[in-house]
Amino acid sequence: MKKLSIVDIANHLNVSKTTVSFILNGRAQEKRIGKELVERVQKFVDEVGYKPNSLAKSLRTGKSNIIGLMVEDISNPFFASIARLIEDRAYKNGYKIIYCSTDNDTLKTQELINMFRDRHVDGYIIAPPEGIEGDIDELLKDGMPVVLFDRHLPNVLTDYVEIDNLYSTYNAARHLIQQGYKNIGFVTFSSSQTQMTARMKGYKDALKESGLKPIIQEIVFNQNEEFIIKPITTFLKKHKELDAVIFGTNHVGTCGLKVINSMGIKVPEDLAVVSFDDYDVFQLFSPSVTAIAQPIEEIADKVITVLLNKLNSSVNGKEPQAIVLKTELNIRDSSKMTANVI
Amino acid sequence: MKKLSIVDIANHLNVSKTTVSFILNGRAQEKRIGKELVERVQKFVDEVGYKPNSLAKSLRTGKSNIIGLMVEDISNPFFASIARLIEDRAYKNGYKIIYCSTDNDTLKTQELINMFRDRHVDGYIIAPPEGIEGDIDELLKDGMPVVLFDRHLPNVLTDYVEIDNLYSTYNAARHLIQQGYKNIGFVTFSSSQTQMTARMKGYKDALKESGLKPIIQEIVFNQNEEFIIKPITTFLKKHKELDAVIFGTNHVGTCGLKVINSMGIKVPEDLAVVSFDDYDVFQLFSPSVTAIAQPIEEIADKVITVLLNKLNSSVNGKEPQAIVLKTELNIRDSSKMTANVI
DNA sequence: CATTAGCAGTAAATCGATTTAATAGTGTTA
DNA sequence: TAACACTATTAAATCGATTTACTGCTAATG
Repeated sequence: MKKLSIVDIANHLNVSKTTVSFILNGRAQEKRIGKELVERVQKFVDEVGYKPNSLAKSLRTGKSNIIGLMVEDISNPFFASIARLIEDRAYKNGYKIIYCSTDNDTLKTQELINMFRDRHVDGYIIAPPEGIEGDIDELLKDGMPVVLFDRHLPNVLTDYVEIDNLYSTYNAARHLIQQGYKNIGFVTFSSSQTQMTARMKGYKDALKESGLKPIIQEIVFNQNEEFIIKPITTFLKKHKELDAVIFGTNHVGTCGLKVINSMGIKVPEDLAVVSFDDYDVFQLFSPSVTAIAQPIEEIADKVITVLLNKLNSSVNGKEPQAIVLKTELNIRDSSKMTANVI
Repeated sequence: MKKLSIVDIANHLNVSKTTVSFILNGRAQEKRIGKELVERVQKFVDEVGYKPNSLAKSLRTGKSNIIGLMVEDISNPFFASIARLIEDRAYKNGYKIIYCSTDNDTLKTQELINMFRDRHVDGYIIAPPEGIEGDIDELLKDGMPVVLFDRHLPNVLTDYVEIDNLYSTYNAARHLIQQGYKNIGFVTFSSSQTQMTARMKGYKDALKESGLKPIIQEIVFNQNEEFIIKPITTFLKKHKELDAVIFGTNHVGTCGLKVINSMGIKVPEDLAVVSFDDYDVFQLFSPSVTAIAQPIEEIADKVITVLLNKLNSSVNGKEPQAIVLKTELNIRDSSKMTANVI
């Protein structure tokens, strides 16, 4: 038995498909359709489990009930967790997610945006790479709801959700300084994205404030871990004076720990470590990696809330919101850990 | 300027939309349409960047160029990595992915399958929960291409890709036995899914072979880590005789390490640890967690290859393939690690 | 010379919904 | 009693493509 269409339903009940459509879309009262007819149709529809073809529906209405989610890399635990939470919320509100990874690649992202457009997604959630301003502006000009997250684009006027990056690294550096560390390094991806420049500034500000000299290593963004591990190795070998290091992203942090491990460096005796993002790796790395924890649930929550609001209110005029969330510095030091025996 | 439709193109060039459609679908020769007309149309289409509305196309052709991917949990690093790789391959072949997490929940999965059907996805990639056999059988009956992975359903006749689970744990246990460990535990999710029962059997077989007594802890599947950490804690406290433990999944493994950490147990002196799946956490946990590495690229590769084949060959009669891949036991012992100083 | 074949293309049907504009019947009002 | 409003429903247009089935036209064949 093939799928039933609205025509089949209409024929079987000897009414017009218009009537069926009105009833199914809850416009029976407004269109003053008889109460018993409504019931009769409703009953039959339930009975045969008819579901309108969503493609046809989308074609006619222009709405797809799909949200496009573009992250940097879906296999990165930060983005994977966010995606998972957004997915849940979206499904609960009748939306589906199509996601993709941009690799921070402008060209790839452009193609993906076109693909999403082509698919008529209703809204966009994007962790934007650099150079994508124009394409997003066009989306906005065409009235598409767009929410950025993890970073924003200074010249693009749309809602975004991010964390207080500057304070996060500032605070982390301050913490290290208070602990008495003098030679604090910062290893991060080389990038002019807002979140990265802010993290950099936070670090620099803290060091300047205490009259310490910044020791910085910037790494070209690359998915391939080798290209991250190598420069970190060189950096750590070159700067023997380092007694602490802050990693600017979870990926750099993970690679950094691999280097630290293979060089046999002791944490935190030889080198104190703070990384961005707090997840299993940092929690388990014994004895101690202090981590800057992003409020993942809250980020996902705000992102989807803002987007759903935009989708539901046809009014387009509201001032774009900039939501900035706080991070937490999860301090783990060895004294605590080792005291924790059975 | 709004989007152009095929009618606009046709009008502008004073040809019929049929002609345009034929040309755009590469059927110009077959339909013997004049060479210069073809060029004229092609040129204009390129010029204005016209792209056919994929919804309308899907509605007419019944193909959506979308693949539905159902994993257990997209935020699990194993599934996230697989998803990432599948995504890449799919996009390269002109397919998009809609993904979702099943949470191993039969009801949720049923709903999701319905949603995918409704969206007219062309093919399904599923890590199936228990109890979903009927729904998948129906998909198959309706001629939908379905590829299972990570596990299979014994009574469902369709292609699947998985690893040699039995041998994986057998081999891991053998390795521990050869190292001289006598009291080897196995901690895993309680499940009758094929991959889990096989892992269990591999462990038991190896122990039986050497006349050792199995020490097993099964945990009810739960996303919430607390419900995993608690029983592991109890288990480890109860079985002081344990000198080694194998964790049956990466999630259990990660939680296990958290317990081990907070109990102050030394690895591998007090307790040798082997976990399923090899990723950052296990590589970095110092000094040493031996891990069973799944060939992630190969799994993704096979899955998508099999599915694309099914999508491209209208022939439906082929015998379903069962692809079983080998894992690798990545042995890490402390002697190696500590020798590795600068 | 009627018929067939080949050419170059198109009009119209179709996919399955939503939505606009219309209709037929009844009651009410000026 | 003509005009109007109200009720309950529907025919037809529409979204934007693909695909089937045709149309003239010329040239060739028997």
